[in-house]
Amino acid sequence: MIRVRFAPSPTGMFHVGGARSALYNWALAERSGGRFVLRIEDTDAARNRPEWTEGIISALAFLGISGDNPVFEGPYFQSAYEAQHREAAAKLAADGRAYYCTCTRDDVKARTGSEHQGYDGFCRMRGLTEGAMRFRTPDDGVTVVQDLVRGTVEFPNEAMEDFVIARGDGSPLFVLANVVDDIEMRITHVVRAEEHLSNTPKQQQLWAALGVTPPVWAHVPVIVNEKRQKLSKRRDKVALESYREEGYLPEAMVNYLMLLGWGPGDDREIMPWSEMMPLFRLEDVNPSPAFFDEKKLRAFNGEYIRALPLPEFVRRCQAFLDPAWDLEVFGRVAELAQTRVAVLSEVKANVDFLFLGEPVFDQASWDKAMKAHADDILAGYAERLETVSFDTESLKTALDEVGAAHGLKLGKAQAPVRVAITGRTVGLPLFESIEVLGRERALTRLRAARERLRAGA
RNA sequence: GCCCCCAUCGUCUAGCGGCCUAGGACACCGCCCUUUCAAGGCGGCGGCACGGGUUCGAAUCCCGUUGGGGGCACCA
Repeated sequence: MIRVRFAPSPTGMFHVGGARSALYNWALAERSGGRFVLRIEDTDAARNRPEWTEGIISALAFLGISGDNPVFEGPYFQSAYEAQHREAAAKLAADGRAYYCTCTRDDVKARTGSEHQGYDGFCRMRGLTEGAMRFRTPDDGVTVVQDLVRGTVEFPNEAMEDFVIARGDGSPLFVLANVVDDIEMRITHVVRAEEHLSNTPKQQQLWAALGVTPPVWAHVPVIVNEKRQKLSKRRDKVALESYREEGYLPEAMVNYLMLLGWGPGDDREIMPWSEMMPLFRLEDVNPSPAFFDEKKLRAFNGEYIRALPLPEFVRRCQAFLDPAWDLEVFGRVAELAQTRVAVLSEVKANVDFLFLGEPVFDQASWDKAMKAHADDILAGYAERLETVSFDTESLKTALDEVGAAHGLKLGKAQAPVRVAITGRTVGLPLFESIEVLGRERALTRLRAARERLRAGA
């Protein structure tokens, strides 16, 4: 049975790069009837915070990765396995595969004359019984890593220093803990980002030294920014949570992320998880870095939003609207908003005029629309609004006639009315909006706009 | 400095020796539809980094160059 793992450390907001790695692991586990193990690598007490762990779990759940599916196993916490890590270190030392070392960085630097040399093996034969523990690496030959994405990768052992696996106080380091946990959890495939490729020969040596056949490796490309650098939480917008807050749908997020480095093979891109998952193969993952293109994500999100059944769209908008607003009223224009937004957070500005005492006036819109015949149009239309039958067609005809009286086509005539009613030059279809607003409120707004105009706003 | 990875339109990709005068998607530009804006329809722009091989034939295989990127902690 294939057992994969996703092993994030809770040191910050959950990252879209992590999300994609998680998804690839999830797809592999689910399609093969295997298991997806979530392991929180919380052994760096100084940088860990409990809310980051919460964030990881809720972000994964947002993507559909949770204990609701029997494929999911965990979460396990690395800190709970320290005894095993220490035991492994002790075994390596007992087997002569590791030794104690008391050299400081400066000692090494002084001896080798370079800070790029790496450790020189000074303590190998000293038979020390305390200090940091170093793994004894081979001096020649190569370590061959078989990688499902990259093929055969060879690392000269000469370039691999005797690396530290446990601190002076005996506490294990990541490189050891990670391997011991993977062995403990019977992981068969390690699927992670390319940034770990350089660590892989060391880990493979550890697996072998611990007497276990190494797993199948697969290093997926990193996700980069527009400058083609690895996405960084310091300079790039990488938190999955921020996309969630903007109103990106999980379906769109999952779909887009899966396509960053992988494709189903045909010309289809918009594809639900249920169809994508069985098609996913690590062998098909593109080895080159992919740019995270929010424009394309937006396009995908728009597609998914438009594909939502109306009641579902309304339900999902709820979290992005003012809780005081009447959902019933929103429901009457929801369909019109649905084709006009790419992310859910944009819905609010499209419909707020229905719920506010007076619209939020956008100054640029006002300046643009309230020119030439604006007052005439507002006055004329207000007069018609007193008596016109309050349906879309009649409302439209009335404005068309008022506009014609001043030599304006409907496209021009609607502008001042739109701004008076909604505060903006762009928005939902005008006559439907007026219809839902109601006669009295519409009239009030036209009058208010005329006064504002007179006041020279 | 050392080790490693990568290289098809601006971007994400299809292509895994002949089906390629290189296909799709996003973006961009035009046209149509149209009460604004979207959505939708139609069309357009645009690419195999470079140089050597191998082969009857290379985007596809090999080598090199160049250019990007990742990693080199008693962090994870």
